[in-house]
Amino acid sequence: MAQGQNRSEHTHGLLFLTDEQLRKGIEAMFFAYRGFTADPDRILAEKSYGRAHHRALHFIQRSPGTTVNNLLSTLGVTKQSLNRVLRTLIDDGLVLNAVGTKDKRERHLSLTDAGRELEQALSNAQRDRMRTAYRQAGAEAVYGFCTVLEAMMDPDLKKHYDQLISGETV
Amino acid sequence: MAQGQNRSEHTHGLLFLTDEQLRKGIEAMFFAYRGFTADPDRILAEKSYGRAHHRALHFIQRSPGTTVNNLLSTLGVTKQSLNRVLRTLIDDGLVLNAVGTKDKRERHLSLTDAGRELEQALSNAQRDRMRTAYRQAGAEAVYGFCTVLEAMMDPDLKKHYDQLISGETV
DNA sequence: ATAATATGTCAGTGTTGTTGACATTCCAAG
DNA sequence: CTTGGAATGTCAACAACACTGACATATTAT
Repeated sequence: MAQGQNRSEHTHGLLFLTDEQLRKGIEAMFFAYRGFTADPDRILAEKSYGRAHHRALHFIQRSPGTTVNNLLSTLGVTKQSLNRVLRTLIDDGLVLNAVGTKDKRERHLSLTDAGRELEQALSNAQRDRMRTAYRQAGAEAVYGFCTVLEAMMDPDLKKHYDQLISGETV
Repeated sequence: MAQGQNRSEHTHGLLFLTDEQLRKGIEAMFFAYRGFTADPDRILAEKSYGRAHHRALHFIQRSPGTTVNNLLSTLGVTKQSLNRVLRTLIDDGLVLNAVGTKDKRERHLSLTDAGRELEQALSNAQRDRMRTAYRQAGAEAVYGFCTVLEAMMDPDLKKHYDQLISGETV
């Protein structure tokens, strides 16, 4: 076999990619995402919540005081779908729903102590796996990992991502 | 602020990772996975199929002649769930269901021409995005990407992944 | 013969997404 | 001040896709 035929390499500045290499990445995404959600899923199952609840808790924790509309566009679901989830979280005392001070139509969402507690438990489980994977792979791999993921996002979703990330190291 | 406080670095051979760095990875996974499935989802919606159909087509294409049991453990769903999907694919003439030659209890699954056609359309859409992301990120990033994803998988799922990947460059 | 395996199927349930319709509340423009 | 539109909440119906449990049927292994 010819050298480099099955390897990534630069040809005229362009990465040479076989279908098999791309398939490998596709399958890696599939299997890795399962691992990515496995640990929180176990905790959620105990409390009879689902992934949708986790996502809501996560992004409310991330942007306390965010509005429903904002959360809707971040999560990319319909308001009816989100409302069902928020309803249970509010009724269960995990999320606070405060009428806006400036614009009283808006509702500002935040976590209660109980909400923070559950969110922490879920996040810790997910971060533990992430940390292990990162350490196993090394710093350079982590950098590449994030770079490819960012390049894979839809531009609209990337805006939300950038917005969340930008507030980090202020 | 102290130098390197917010950066990945090696400390006594261990990667130093802040919660924010880990959160960034978690959010990157979330948003990237949405992009990852967006293109096939559009094609599937036209034919009133779902992601479950895509996954079945993908892994049957990947391992032609595979058995139902094998596919079940790869996908990690119940046989009832898989059966619903396979039933429609077989009835629609996309998948063949052949009685085993050695063991007649087994059913060997493969794609028909029509099945291959749809699987190709789905794969092409997904690979196009993957290829663009890979080229944008560069070869080193791609290597890191795969390394982290592999480290994130559950050991049981990783076996399936390794098995699929190993047959690639034979 | 009997047990185990591989598959298929029926019925019921739950989560999470969708559309469509409609009410309420509030801001802003005329 | 009225009217239009925006933000939110809620009701109902529906679909995809996962689950459990139970049961039937072939086939193979013991």
